[in-house]
Amino acid sequence: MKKENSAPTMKDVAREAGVALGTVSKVVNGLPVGETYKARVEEAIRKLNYQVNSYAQGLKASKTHTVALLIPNTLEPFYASLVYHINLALLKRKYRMLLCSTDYDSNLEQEYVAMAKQNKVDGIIGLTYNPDLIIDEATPFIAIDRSMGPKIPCVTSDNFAGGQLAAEKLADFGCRRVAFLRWGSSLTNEPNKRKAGFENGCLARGLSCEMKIINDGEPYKEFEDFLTAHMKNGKLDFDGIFCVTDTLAHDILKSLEKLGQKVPGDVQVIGFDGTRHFGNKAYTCSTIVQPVPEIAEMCVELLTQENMRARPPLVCLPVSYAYGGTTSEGKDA
Amino acid sequence: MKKENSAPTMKDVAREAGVALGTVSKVVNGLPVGETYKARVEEAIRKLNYQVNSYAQGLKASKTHTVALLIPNTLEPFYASLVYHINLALLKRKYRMLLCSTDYDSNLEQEYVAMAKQNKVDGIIGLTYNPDLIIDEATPFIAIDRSMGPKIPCVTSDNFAGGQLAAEKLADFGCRRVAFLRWGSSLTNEPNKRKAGFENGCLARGLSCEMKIINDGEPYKEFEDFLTAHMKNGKLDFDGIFCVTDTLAHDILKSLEKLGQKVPGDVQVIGFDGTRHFGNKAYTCSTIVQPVPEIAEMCVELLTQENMRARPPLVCLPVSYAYGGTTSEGKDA
DNA sequence: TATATTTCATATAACGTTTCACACAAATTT
DNA sequence: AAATTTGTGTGAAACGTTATATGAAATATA
Repeated sequence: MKKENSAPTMKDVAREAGVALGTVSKVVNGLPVGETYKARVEEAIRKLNYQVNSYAQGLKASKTHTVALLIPNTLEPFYASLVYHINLALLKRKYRMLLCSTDYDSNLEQEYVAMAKQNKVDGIIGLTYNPDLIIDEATPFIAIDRSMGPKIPCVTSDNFAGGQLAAEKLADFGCRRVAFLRWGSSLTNEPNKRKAGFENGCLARGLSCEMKIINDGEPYKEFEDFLTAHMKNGKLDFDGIFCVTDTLAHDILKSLEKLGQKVPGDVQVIGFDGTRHFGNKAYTCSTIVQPVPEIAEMCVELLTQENMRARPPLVCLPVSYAYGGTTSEGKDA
Repeated sequence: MKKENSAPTMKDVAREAGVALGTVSKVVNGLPVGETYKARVEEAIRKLNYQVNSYAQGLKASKTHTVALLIPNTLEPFYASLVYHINLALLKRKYRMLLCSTDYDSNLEQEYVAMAKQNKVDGIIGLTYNPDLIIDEATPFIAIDRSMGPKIPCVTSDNFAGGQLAAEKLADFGCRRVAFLRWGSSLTNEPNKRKAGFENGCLARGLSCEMKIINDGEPYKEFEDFLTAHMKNGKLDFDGIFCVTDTLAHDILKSLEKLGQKVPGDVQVIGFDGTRHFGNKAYTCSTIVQPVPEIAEMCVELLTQENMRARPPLVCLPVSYAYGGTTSEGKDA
């Protein structure tokens, strides 16, 4: 007699269907089984409402159908969006997600990697900042926005092209003297290429361009001081600003308002990310849009695909420009 | 000889320390073990860098140290914030989080509950919308913002008090004719009490108050039409608006701008949630702040506490008011 | 001193899967 | 018609834990 309260096991299904344990396992895992047997087992599964115990499965087999996602937090819109779309992509493949919010903490990142290994996750997707992160070869790892060696695929937007695009758009919309604003990162990650792309674009279109990179201090204040220093007779030195992220762009917009600068009349602003924060509403600033759904899909696909051998070391996905009210859209200067 | 690539097991530790398997288990689980033995085992654990296999653990024991979080998405700031703080609270207790993004889909919610059960999670925290959600008694469940019966604790902000507070603040800041805006929800959940609280507050302070509740259609457009209908000679009928969420408040602010209304000069706006979207920057609208860290902590505490017996059916946590530029802060009207 | 009690490490049996050698029957070959 | 191959369901072993019964010391009781 079966205990009342416990979930049915394969053994129960086998008894109900009058077949062997191994046969049930095969049916559950989609391995070849004779038609009659298969039908009997499936009937029994339905009748008992059987579900595999993933812990037993994880113990015996190597597959746990679980992926760990390492991400600094879920608050920043870009990260939140990644979490959302990666979750979706995993769901589609019946994978589960173990969320590891790292808060940019190197130790925590490393701990989570250990934990992921201990938990025998099938793989890890990580947007990490620990330059010395040790990942054991056994657990597949997909990096986002950071190249971690030839064996570890990195999925990212085409940041260089994004920078170029921003320069081109500003040029198209009549800017002549532009600035690039970003906060520092000692880490050599992919998003850093936005600067090079922007420089390249400015050069190609003959824009004069000033770079301002904050490494420490209060970024918000530092940038405001920078802008203030570039005011001449109540007018800003620049007619276009490219911000490394939308988050920064929103800060800058506030500073510009304080300084009495009209956007996009006096100065145009382009951000980067294109994550809409409030429902599916319009963009709140003109921006270079990262293809987050595609990035998510690619990460999950690389992690779950059959052939893990020949994985590309770097996957760059195309970005696009979106209007969000802070550019003048072709009204010539 | 041990296989090169596989992680050390308890058996390895036992051999290394020269003790029995069960002894290692006791040390790992903090059960009483003689001092000398304990020291030997701990030394071996360190030497081999042993970590328990949580799948074996989950199979045998009932504790999996994993909690499932059911939440509509990770994009809405309030949800993103909940995910973040619940993750933190779980981390503190060395629990893991299985993230289940439901997209308001009733079937998906039910599926995730089944999956959580199958995965033997220690408990579920759920902000769900399926009115018929079936949760089996065996898996502890903590509901956020929705009362699901006496046996299931519900953690929420004091929504009624929040509504009252909004009314009081608007009254304090000189408003006389105010409106409450919200979209419909057939579900009787806790946030619905914001309306009653606001009505109550308006009554107490003698504010005339109009309720506008959208049930279907495009909310953004519906509300704009509502506001437009209340324009008289280029002036809005109201001098104060309470929006059921900050997200809505931001929409309304845009509509007001379109209608040429100055905020907070012509009309003051208060939202609800108080989740800062961009880093830790200032609030972007005046709002009633939900104590998200405390809500998260309470959910996790209720789920992980020793004594699961006498759990409160409803926990209401206090809200507060925060200035965000869309109210006139005591400059009397 | 002999017996009863306590203490505590040990060994063994689950937990619910997957895997794999095995057996048995049917189909094919010689 | 006998021998071989092929196909396919079976049942036991193993995965790494935890829990429980066991038994050997050590201590207390008579």
